[in-house]
Amino acid sequence: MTSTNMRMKAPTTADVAREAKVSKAQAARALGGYGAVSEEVMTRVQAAAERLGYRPNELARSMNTGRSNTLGVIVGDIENPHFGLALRGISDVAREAGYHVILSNSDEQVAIEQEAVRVMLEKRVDGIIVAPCSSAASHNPHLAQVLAEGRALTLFDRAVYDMDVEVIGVDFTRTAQQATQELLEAGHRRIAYVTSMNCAEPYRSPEDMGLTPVAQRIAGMEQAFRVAEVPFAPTLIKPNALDDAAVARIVEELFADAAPPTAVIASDSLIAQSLMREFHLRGLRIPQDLSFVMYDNFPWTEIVSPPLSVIAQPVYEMGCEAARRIIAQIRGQDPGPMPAFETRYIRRGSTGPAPR
Amino acid sequence: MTSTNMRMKAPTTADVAREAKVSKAQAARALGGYGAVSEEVMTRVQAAAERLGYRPNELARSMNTGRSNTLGVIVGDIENPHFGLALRGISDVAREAGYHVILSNSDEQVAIEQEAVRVMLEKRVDGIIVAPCSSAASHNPHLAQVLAEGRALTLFDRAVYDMDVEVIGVDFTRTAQQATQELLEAGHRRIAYVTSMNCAEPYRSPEDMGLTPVAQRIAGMEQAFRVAEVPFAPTLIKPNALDDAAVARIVEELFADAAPPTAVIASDSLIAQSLMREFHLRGLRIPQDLSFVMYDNFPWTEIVSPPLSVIAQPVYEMGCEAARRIIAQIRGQDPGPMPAFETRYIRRGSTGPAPR
DNA sequence: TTGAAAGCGCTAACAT
DNA sequence: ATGTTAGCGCTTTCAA
Repeated sequence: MTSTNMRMKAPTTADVAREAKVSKAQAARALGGYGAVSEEVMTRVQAAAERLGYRPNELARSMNTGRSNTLGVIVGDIENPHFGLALRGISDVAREAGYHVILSNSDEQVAIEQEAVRVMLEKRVDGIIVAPCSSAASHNPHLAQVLAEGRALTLFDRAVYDMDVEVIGVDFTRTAQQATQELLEAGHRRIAYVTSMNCAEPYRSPEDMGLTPVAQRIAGMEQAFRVAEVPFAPTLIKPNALDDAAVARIVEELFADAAPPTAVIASDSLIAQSLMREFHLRGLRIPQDLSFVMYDNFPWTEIVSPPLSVIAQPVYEMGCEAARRIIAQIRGQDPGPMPAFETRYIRRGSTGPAPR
Repeated sequence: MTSTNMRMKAPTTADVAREAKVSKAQAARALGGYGAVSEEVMTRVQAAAERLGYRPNELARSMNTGRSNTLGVIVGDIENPHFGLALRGISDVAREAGYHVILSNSDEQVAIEQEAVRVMLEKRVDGIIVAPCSSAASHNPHLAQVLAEGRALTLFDRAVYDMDVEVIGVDFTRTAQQATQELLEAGHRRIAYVTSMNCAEPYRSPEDMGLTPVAQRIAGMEQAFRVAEVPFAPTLIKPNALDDAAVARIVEELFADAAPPTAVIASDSLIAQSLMREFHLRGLRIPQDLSFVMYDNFPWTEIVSPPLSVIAQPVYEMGCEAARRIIAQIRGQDPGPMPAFETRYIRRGSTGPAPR
């Protein structure tokens, strides 16, 4: 900043070239780190660049290389620590590899997701990582478009019906079954599952849920019921828990029933918090009156009282892997085999025997 | 996608122009929505674009307009819900205004922050919102650089010494004083404050903390002590609580003392969780043995037991305002007066009378 | 209203 | 190793 010229425009390779008394091309080579440059010229150019306060224009660079070194990430809700953690993994790996991250929030709305994809494509991102909206029904031409335009695509958490792309996710079936089995063994017969997934109500069968983790979770539950030879009640599967009001309505429905649930499973931490507030309002004690399980093992679940039984998944590592794989894909390298992400059920104080 | 050509390259304005039988310039005008275009030509061009699956190249566009319609956001830790919420506010407003968000995580390290700024400047972002690293000492040439290159800059949460830029933040002094006063009135005499801020130990005076919220919080505490005419112990101010290990060390120090604290205030939710785990390990009951207050009012603080007394700040709204103001700044509009963000102390179950 | 042509700042191909 | 000359896909003069 010592000797910045009064000129308003930022110095370009041409300016540096003039200052260093070399050709524009040679200056560009030195600055861009490509081609052959003599040591002599290299130092002269660097000194000139320093003097002028030159800063490369990534836009111009991207324009003729075709690569922007940018990843687009579209998540349902940045506010949700689940995505916060995933994002952290993605951005750590991306930064390490020299990629930048453009972020978009879909609010779980397909229209916004589509718009975000469009914008990212126009910005010429090299690849997009998306946690697609959890609407089971719709097809996804906007995602197909990403591939059609030769950009890399990786799905996070959720697969979609109509395409064959890599998905970073875990298989919840086994762990969901295990958790349910433990609840069944503790005498629970009516176990509810509350999810934010958009879905026509009432829920009927896992197919309503598409290829989502939610479907796996329910499938695991059903399996446990089948094994235990206990009839499974689909009416206790409650989708559309999009906000506090929706959760309130769901709890209302659940406990208006002649045979209310004795155990409730929350699909994510936001829903869990909302549910617990409702339970508290109704004076339901955990685990005496109601057993409670939530997905995702966040630190606060250990310090609440009773500490929450949770189903843990390695969200940060999954974020890292998502970034690692899409970057490999972009570079045309082999991403290697997909690691098996482990989920596990951690029994803590929020689950207990069913009330008599 | 019905009639995509086999050509590998994406269609450009030139292709559309040829297809629509107009000049390149005219096609570009129609597509870009600028200049004068007859209705006749407009429809022909749009039809042609549709047929070809044309998609504007934002990079090229940015290159000659100089505006990229992009905001850079640098936060200390995306994983921290505080920033998650702020980010949500920023991205909601940005999207609404047609801006994209590039995200970077500084990990609270100045070197990474500087690198992030450099990269964003090279990407020609229109403005940068940064929650500067909480190192009180250092000057910030990299931030000054942002202004020097004519880009907008807004600080979030923290101000910096050596420059005059807008800061989105709250004044904690009053609320910190109020909370402290209540603790003093409840008989507490030794009140500790634990923060992740980088700072030479031991802490001596608020000046060590620079223009940060941390300084305000401590100043508020000191004020309350002064008013109550109780001597204030600087040794109970504990900076550098960067991770679980650091928190463990701090708790160790705090309770190795002959006169341990009877109340502890956590600077953020991550530290709070870490602290509570340590307290639990030591068998310290809250609030019987120890009163506890944390900054930020997150939903889970209501459902832990006892529910936590917190100091609330409108993080989401602050994120929105940060985006709103920097966009106004970019557009050369008047951002209007800075709203007064309110903080308040919410007394819940984690605070009580000091143990005898 | 339209078109031709000149850039934006860089990389890439081709000389030398 | 260096210089010359084209572009990349768009916006922007400047004429017509």
